[in-house]
Amino acid sequence: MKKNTVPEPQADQLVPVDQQLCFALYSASLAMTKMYKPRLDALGLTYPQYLVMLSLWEQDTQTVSQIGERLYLDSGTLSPLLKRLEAAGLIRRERATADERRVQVALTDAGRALKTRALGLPQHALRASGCTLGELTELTARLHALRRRLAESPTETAVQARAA
Amino acid sequence: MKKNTVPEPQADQLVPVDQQLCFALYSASLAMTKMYKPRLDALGLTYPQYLVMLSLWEQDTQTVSQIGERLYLDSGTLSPLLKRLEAAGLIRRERATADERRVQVALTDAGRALKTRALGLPQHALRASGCTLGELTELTARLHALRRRLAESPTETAVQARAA
DNA sequence: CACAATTAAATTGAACACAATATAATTGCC
DNA sequence: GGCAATTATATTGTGTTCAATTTAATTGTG
Repeated sequence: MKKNTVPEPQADQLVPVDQQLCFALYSASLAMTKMYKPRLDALGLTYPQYLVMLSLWEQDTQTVSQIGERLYLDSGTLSPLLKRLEAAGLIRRERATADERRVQVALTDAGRALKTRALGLPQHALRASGCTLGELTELTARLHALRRRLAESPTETAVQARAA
Repeated sequence: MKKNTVPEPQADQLVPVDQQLCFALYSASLAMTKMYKPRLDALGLTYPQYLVMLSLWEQDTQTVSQIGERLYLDSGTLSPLLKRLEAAGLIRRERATADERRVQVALTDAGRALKTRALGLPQHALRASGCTLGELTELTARLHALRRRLAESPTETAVQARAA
């Protein structure tokens, strides 16, 4: 039969966009953010800001780099985002006294208080995903594994450097 | 044993960010885009621009809406992006004569020629993903199914409208 | 101890995403 | 045919992302 067999992608044939993993990932990620939006609007957070708050609710007082390592985001993204969270009164930013290059990010009372209102979001997401808990857990693990392998993929410059 | 059992998310307990599907999806999607970047740089394309070109290589001459429906993007994203592709000489944009509200997007010779240089990307992505072809196909299908369910999830305003 | 190399954040500039709004063309309905 | 509703695209404003650069502080080495 071999009905739904997908051919190995060749360098001489176009793979339809909706058969490409990158696009499925990209569009699913955007759809997820849109699904969250009305609930996050009610909390006054954007989706990346929500991730930062999640990280701080798990562990209060982290440096910008620590948040970045956990969320895979760099200072170019985090610096302006953290300023907005500070302007919203949810966090405080303070230069560390021991090493003044570091900026310690800590929750304010309002930031801690917001946690309560955010606790229902994962359950809502589970329902919206239409997955069982087991499917969701397995998909999450697979996506983390994929992210790790993609991040380890040699860059163009690394390839060129090795050739030189 | 029940070693790796994940508890149903409760409304009174924090779910760690790295156990949440939304974050796995978000970070994997960003990692995928970063993995593509050096190769797309060589073609002079950004990742969303690449998606538009893929769509046009599959079917030349589409309206802005048709591209948007295929890629799940709206005119706010596509209008400026298409202008950049036009400025790069890869596409032409022309108002349809039959219905002047519509804008027909068509490949130029340069746009068609670029296809050849992009054909190797899916194979490269397959290798970088570290998946077998079967795993990649299944993950792609699951992500499309997830996107569909998330997009069907009732919005906050729809919930409010129904209550009224 | 001087000072080059490294590290941590912030800044800059380009390009998305997307909600909300605006503009212009077309359709439906009397 | 007139005109309100709809449709297609563009524009605006806010907030990411990220590469590249900058600034400031710290570390390592002679």
